[in-house]
Amino acid sequence: MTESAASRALAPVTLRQVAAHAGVHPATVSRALNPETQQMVSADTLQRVLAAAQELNYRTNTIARSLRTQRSLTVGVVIPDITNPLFPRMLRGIDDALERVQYASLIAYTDGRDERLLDRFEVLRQRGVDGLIVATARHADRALDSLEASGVPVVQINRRSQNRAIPSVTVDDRRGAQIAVEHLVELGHRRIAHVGGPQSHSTGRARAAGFRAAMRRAGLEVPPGSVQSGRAVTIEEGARVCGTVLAEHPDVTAVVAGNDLMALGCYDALRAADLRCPADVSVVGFNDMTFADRFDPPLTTIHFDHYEMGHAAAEVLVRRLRSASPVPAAVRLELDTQLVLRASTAPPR
Amino acid sequence: MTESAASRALAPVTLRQVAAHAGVHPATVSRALNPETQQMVSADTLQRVLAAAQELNYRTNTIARSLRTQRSLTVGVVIPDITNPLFPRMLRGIDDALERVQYASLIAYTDGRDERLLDRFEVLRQRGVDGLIVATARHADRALDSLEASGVPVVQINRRSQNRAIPSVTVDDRRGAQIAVEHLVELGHRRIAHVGGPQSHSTGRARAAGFRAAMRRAGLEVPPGSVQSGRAVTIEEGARVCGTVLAEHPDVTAVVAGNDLMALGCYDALRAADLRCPADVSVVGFNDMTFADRFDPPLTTIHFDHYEMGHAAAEVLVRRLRSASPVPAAVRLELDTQLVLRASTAPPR
DNA sequence: CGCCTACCTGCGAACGTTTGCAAGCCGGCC
DNA sequence: GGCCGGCTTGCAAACGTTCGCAGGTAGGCG
Repeated sequence: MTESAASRALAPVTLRQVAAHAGVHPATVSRALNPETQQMVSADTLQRVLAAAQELNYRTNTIARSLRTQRSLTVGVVIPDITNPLFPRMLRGIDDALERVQYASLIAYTDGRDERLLDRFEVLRQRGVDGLIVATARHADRALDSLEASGVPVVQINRRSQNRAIPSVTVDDRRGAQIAVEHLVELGHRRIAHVGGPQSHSTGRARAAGFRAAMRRAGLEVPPGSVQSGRAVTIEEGARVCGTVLAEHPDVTAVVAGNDLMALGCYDALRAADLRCPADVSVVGFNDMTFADRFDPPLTTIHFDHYEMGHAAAEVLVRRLRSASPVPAAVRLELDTQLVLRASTAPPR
Repeated sequence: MTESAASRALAPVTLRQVAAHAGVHPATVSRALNPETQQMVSADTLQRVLAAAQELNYRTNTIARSLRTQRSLTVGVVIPDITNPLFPRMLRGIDDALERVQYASLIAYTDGRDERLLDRFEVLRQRGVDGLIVATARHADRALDSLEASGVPVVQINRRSQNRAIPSVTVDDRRGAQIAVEHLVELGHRRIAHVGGPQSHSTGRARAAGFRAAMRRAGLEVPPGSVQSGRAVTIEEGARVCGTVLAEHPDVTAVVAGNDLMALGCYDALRAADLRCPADVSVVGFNDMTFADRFDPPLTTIHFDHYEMGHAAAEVLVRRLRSASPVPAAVRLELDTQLVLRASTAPPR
């Protein structure tokens, strides 16, 4: 072993070397190793090539292949912030789906700063991503439109813009919020508030709409100020908005939060107002994020399958990447939700 | 706009096109755009090239560059499971450090199944990663040794193997466990147990060692069976091991858990034994993972900076990748720990 | 026995960069 | 005025694949 081999990475085996070893042309090796073209080569040489490749421990150089084929088998995943416990499972679902078809993912973070999207997109594009999964959609998302216009296939996940041409995998937010309200109504609550997320997000909108619809259906009033929305889906905003709502409507006995993080903020606001949950005020979250069952009190929330959401989105994207047809019918998947009963809700006093 | 342009990604601008536009040779454009070689080209043509690149909105094709330079500016990150709330912040620290130097990361999951490491490594290698950050090290890790032997620079994070030649960024686990014990002793506890992680992990070992050392220093006994270790760092294993410990030593008034997940398991075991935390038994965790402050009770735990750990590991790796010297002195960074006082610890009855 | 076809393989260019080498040009110095 | 050296640029080969094209061989059929 030479010194350089010991200290530096030993050069990987190339197609050419396998070809020499098997006594054939590199192109033949390429064909033999690619399932798509394998039937072009005779059984005899196929064996020889396979044996040679095995013996030399050949691995195809993805970079060279990508350059030649103009496809990187890589997709970009744009999320606001991996710290939000919603995303790890989603990412895992994405990667598992991608792994099955030899794709990989490159993650980019926007930190909720939407202007970062186009910036991060540029570097993803430079790295040759074949498509994009975007979890940062806003209702009127010009950036998303321009992505789509640039010709890179996009799939939206969790949230979606009003541009119906862009496929999306979301949950039935409207229905989820309805279920939350129905649960509270069933417990006997009548003065219910909504501490919602930003109305620039499809989730914030749909959940607020669902809340209103369910209240109406239950014959309950929604006085002004009992439905408010935060500027972000964070604990802090949940606390702030919940505080305002409580100030304006001290008589509410239950609140439907925009998501679990905001529900935690509600916990804080209630504590600050010397109210107990669920004894004085019930709280319902949305998402059933990791550890929702461990909070104090354990959070009653609207559950959906984060992993499945990621998995489905990745599958939609891959299908889109592989289909020759330029414009497949835009898919808009909506995952089911279900109520998870824990200890943050109880009958009103 | 032609139909194909509308339906497919419009072909990105190439170096050649910029060259034509600026009236120079492609090589000159390459030199002008690369900071390393920029001083080779005259101020005059530099301006022309820059203008042309700007005008055409040129982006360098990373794949082509990688093929030519044999460096992908990509590193692999191998973690057991992104669902463990320890990792998101760590990943973020890694990516932020990488982003500053134009690197990107590719994530791989082992799910604690160590045999997956080499398998996933193969695909990372195929994708041309320049180096690896590995969070799955075991005490005697043959796989890790073989990675290092294959010539791909590796940095260990969070855990480390006994192979001192491989750089690592970990926490001072020993000291952390000591601090935990000291805190409990100060509260007045004397019968303290340790519900530890696997002894095949450096973290499990060092924390157990720190526990023993601190007990000895405090003049306290460590009867057999009061220090046990689980097969994995999970809630379930925490519950199981804590159950056994409690059965053998019903008189313990405090337990130091191997990490926060195991601490949650301890909560479960205590509840199952009709014991209250901290009234009957105090619990200290390790890691201060997300939401540790939200548990019931809020978890007293040993804190360290997950983000910083990722950041530091990425910097070590990048430095290693950029240095020409084949074997830089192996760095073994150890981050500081500190006690975060919450509500899971209290004086013994 | 000859021709056509089908099957297999080789050839070489191309994907978009980077980089060693050489050439051209200009200025300065003897 | 000639030569030398430095600065700037162009040339062309490479990085490791894939793929259109063509050629060669063998087999079948008339």
